[in-house]
Amino acid sequence: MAKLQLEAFLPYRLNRVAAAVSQEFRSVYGPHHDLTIPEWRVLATLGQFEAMSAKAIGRHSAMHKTKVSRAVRALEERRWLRRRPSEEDRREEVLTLTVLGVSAYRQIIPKALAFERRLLDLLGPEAEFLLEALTRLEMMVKVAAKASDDKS
Amino acid sequence: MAKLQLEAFLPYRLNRVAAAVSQEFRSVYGPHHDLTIPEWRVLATLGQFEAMSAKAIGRHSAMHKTKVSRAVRALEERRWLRRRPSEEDRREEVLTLTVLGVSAYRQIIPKALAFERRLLDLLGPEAEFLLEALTRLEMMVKVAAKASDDKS
DNA sequence: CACATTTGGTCACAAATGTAACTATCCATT
DNA sequence: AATGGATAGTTACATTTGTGACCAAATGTG
Repeated sequence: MAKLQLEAFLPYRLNRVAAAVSQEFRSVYGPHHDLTIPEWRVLATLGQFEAMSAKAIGRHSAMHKTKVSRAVRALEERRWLRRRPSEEDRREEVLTLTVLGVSAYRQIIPKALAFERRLLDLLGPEAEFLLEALTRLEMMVKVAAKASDDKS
Repeated sequence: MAKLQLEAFLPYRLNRVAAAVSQEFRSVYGPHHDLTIPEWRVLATLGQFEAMSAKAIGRHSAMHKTKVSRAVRALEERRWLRRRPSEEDRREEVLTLTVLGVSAYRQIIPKALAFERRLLDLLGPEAEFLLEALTRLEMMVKVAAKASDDKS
């Protein structure tokens, strides 16, 4: 009977690794700042792009819009970000980090980079292949799913 | 000011790719069988190992024990698996797939393998590096987190 | 200009997940 | 054998996440 080695199955492997990395990464910024993952993503996105709408954050970081909405509110209540109505389109709000938010961002970024550097160093030269492969993987998943679905 | 390119940041990349792959993979078995991810994992684990305790399934597939408990009950109600008390240890139950469960497993496995094969083919020879890197990554995450935590 | 349709964002509700407490059993020590 | 600590599994509860309805503003169409 045909069997599947689950522990060697790519989707399963990816999930395990991603969860483990996220989990450990959270232990880098979590204890000091008590941020959830969605909050961290909003912070990181705004830190990188300075001003952005909630919609754009969601698109860029692949988060559901309610998730973004909640993270934004949480950060706002913490006074880490501010919103102001957009001039061009009054449905949307322009989000920016406050001084407090920028300061938190500045504290976390070096830790995040150090964590990543450590991972990449431990991986060695293969790291480049990994990053390459992840990029290609993401681009082709949808194609692969459609194709194997057609065949069934 | 130091910035982080979120879209190039390893933990973030892993999450996006893993989510995308899981999502697309679900479209392979979901429409035909209406399984949740935890249910699929229990099914796949039992299909591979024939008989196993809930605890062992959780350990092997990295799922929380309540998640396993619920998936097991769902599959039991669907008559896809059966439980019987263990002889050696009466706290645990031995889980096995029923004929119905095996039949579903047999239907899904080829699709799963085809999906994976397609991904690996599209990746080409690099695929091996990816699998290698994932393995190493999983082994060393905890070390990397601890180390970068010490430094902070 | 009206009208329908789309879009950014929020909210109420439902589903999924984690946490902690609990039961029953096992095992070690006395 | 009796007691105390660990372990498998379930359940109740809290937290997180997704879904669908909704509002207000934008855009498109006649």
